[in-house]
Amino acid sequence: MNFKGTLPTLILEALTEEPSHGYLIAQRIKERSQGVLDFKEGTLYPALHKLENEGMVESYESVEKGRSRRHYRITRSGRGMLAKDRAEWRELSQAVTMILGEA
Amino acid sequence: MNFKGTLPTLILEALTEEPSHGYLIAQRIKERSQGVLDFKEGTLYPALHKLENEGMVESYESVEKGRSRRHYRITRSGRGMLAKDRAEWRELSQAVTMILGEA
DNA sequence: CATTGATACCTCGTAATCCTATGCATAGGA
DNA sequence: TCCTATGCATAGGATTACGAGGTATCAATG
Repeated sequence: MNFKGTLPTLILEALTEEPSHGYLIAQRIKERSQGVLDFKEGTLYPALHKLENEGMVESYESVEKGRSRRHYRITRSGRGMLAKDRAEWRELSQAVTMILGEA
Repeated sequence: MNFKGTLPTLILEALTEEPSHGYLIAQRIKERSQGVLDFKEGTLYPALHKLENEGMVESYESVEKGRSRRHYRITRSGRGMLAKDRAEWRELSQAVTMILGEA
């Protein structure tokens, strides 16, 4: 096991409430972590495409203010994956924190 | 920033009390995380060599029971790096946990 | 005595993840 | 008019980790 990237998990989490598009997802992650986490576009979009290929999110295009945006929605499988990832994160982070000391 | 591998940090942590050799370092990490973290040799040795190149650990050879072992000792720089890494881990893990929910 | 398992070290090829840089395009403000 | 923010996307490279393989010693088992 060991560490796995948290980006897919964070993306899925950002989509639980409502669908969103790539740019906004990245902003939400940054905001909600108070600027600590800041994934770049070159990282975000490939991750998003991969999640779509795997069936964890699905996308649809919409046009807002003359611009077309690709919105992503989490699927049932995606919610399942999120639950697993959450549990895994908890286990791994606790393990590392246990060793490094929490004080 | 975002996530960075925790292995170098865990190695340095394993060496704070006393010098050790590769195999034992891996075992300690596994034990102290109750089996959750389990880095393989193909991961551990390159990481150890890299830390030595960077001056974070230094090594010396010793012969025990007819077998030669390479022992690693953390350096002053290594302790500095450990302190920084610890702080970084705390910041990043708190950020992710904040988003994913700790419940 | 031979084989197996644990100890101990190491390298190579591959996969995954992320970054930087770059490209394209539109909208709004300086 | 130009710059910034928005919005999507790809290419190239670095880093990290894993699996598989190789070498060797020692103790226990058969």
